[in-house]
Amino acid sequence: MDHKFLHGVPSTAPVLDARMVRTRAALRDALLALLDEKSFDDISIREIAARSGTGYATFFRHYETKSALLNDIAAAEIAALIGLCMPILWGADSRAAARTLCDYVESRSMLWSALLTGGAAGTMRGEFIRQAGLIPPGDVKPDSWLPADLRVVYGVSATVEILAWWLSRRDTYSSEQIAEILDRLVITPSLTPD
Amino acid sequence: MDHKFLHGVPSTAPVLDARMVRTRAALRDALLALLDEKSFDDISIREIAARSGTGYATFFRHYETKSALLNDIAAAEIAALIGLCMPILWGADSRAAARTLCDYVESRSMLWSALLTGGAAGTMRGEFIRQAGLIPPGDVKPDSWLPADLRVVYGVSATVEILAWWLSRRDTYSSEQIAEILDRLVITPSLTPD
Amino acid sequence: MDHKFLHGVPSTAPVLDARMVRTRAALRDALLALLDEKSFDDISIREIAARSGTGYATFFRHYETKSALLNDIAAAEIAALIGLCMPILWGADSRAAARTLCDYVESRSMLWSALLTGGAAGTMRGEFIRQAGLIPPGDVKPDSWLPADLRVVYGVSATVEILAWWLSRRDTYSSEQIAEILDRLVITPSLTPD
Amino acid sequence: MDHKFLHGVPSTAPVLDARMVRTRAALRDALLALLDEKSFDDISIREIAARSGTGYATFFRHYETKSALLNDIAAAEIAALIGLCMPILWGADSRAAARTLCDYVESRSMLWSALLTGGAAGTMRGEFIRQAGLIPPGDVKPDSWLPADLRVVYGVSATVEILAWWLSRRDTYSSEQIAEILDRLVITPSLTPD
DNA sequence: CTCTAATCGAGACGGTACGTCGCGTCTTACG
DNA sequence: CGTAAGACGCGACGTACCGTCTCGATTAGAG
Repeated sequence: MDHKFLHGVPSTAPVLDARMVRTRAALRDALLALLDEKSFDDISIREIAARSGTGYATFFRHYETKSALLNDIAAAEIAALIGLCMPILWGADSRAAARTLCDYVESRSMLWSALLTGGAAGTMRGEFIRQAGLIPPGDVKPDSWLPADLRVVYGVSATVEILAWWLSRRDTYSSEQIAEILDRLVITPSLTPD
Repeated sequence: MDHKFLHGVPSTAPVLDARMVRTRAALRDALLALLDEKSFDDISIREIAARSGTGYATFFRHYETKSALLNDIAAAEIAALIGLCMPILWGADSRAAARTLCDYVESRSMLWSALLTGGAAGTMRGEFIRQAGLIPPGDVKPDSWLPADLRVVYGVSATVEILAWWLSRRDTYSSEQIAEILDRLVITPSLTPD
Repeated sequence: MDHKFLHGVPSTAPVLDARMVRTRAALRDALLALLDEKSFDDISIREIAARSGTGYATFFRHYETKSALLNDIAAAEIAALIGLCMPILWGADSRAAARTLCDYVESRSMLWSALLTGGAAGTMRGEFIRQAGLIPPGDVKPDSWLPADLRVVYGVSATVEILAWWLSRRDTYSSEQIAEILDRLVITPSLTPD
Repeated sequence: MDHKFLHGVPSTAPVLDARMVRTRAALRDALLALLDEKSFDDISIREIAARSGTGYATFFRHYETKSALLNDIAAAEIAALIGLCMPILWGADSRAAARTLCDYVESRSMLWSALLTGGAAGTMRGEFIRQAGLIPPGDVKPDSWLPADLRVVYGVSATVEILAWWLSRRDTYSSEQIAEILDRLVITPSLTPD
């Protein structure tokens, strides 16, 4: 069985063959390169394989789906982002958290542009919601006017939407301006108690 | 040329052949019927044609794309929704506008579930934004902290997101609850002046 | 359903689309051309499609299998051969029948070389046996020392074998010599009564 | 180089490692077991390796081809058969030779069924012809009406054909009946002088 | 009774053909 | 003579098997 260790928690990764590491990296890089050129939906698995210099069938030895590959890329990036912002948010400084988030995205704007554009956004958002849902809920009252799971879905969707809009208008707005918008439009309203 | 009248504004539609009217209605009904069964992406043009009782090639005589057909359906529905809500919103009663919107969606929940689920949501949102962008901007100051086009994109996206979340949890929340959420989370924050 | 009329009796062919006639002819010609170059097993469906100038998927619109295409070619050829030989054989002149058979094969030796060489021979023999089995059994006693179906299988197999051997040694033996061998080795022994 | 001793004459085999002997036996047994279940062509090398309990690559350490493995099995069996029949045939008792042959085949009918059915028959016949061709030609006149190499090809092919037909109709005809058929149909005609 | 090299299992890899599907175009036959 | 049916070229899909290759981990047989 080829996919034995594909879907487990990466931290327990039981010594992957060096070739597999190389191949996966090649696949990831190829997808990112292609995302700079065209939308996710317009990229075929054949193209990714060709670009990565691996065989077509090899793709399926590592990922079940085009989206699965994207997820692999996205998961790490999203985890980094969340790890960066949440501590600040827990410190109750929502504006600083928003600022940190925007700065991070701006510093890797090429990547995030690719990830939030085209058909990739859906997968990204899904992974985003998944990771956000895993965050311990803090001291929010359970029966708030805003259901907890909607808070997550809404927060992620609105954030992603605003970032996508920002990234599509490169160099028009500063990280600071977007952070303010994000804070006033998304974070503060969704944290307001009854 | 076959597609003479496909892409004009429907209001100026220069006398549609009765057969074309019938065929288009059949295609629309077929798509809606299929949307009750499976996601938009999983529906093929061949299926729509077969279900509608028309020939496969006939589809292309009326619509360039599967999305174009969906748009045809969505446009009318969205226009109705906007026509319903905006007057109230201009009357500055945002809560009442939200309530009207939610009631309308609830009254046609099957249709809206189909439209906001699966791959259809993207097309829907696009048409929504298009129509929302056509609304005269009112007396909003141009250099607000919130750029006008982002206000539209954000308002539509957030609304669509919340509605989709609501519709996917049928019978858990009342129209009134969602209206409150919508008002507090989306409308009020985005209308707050500096 | 595409294959509606693929497997019926060709004589009742219910008006085939002119394009289908053209496409099938192209496929048949392509296979024959390729059989001149390499063995049947070494020819891929992709090759046949490419050579014939048709699309790959189009092949399957006409034939379920590579062998089915070969059968289409073989059936007509075999029918002609049987139609030629059997009357003479029923006239009890086995040597003349053998001679007619060998002459016919020699006159189309390129085609028959292709058909009896490589993996094609198996399909050929199958169709040959099928058609030979349909011939009314004549006045042979049912409980002969030689079972009727074995007579058919053996007669065809031995004949095919000898012809294949002959065709692979082009220009070494005359049609007349092979006819004598065929008569003495196959026909006469299998017609000998108890 | 791995294949050092694969293709030499086995009699000179320079001390095979005990492991190699075991592995080859396992491969042979696996193929035979699979031949009881499905046709030779439908058996993949991967299947043979899995069934034999050896690694996939190990197959290629011992045999270049699926057919090569089959040949290995067939060669011994055919040699035994020939060793049994030829002495009797040289004693000019063709009927007894035929009888011996049929009895031997019947006593190992499972094996021979497998060998003469499916795609294996071609390889079998090839090896059969090869070994039969090595037999010293006896006192047959060179310029007989029947060329010597055709006599071999024909004799083997016809015999194989009749045996295959027999084995596919298990328990319908006795070894004695088939021996008579074989004698009258194949051996006697091909030994008749001018 | 070691030690060293052959042999093994496992399976990743680049290829390539398979048969299916949906696309959008273009040809046909029929009413 | 226009229109509905559907054949067509195209190309991606995911699967299977090919034969090659690189790994350790046994495990035999020579010393």
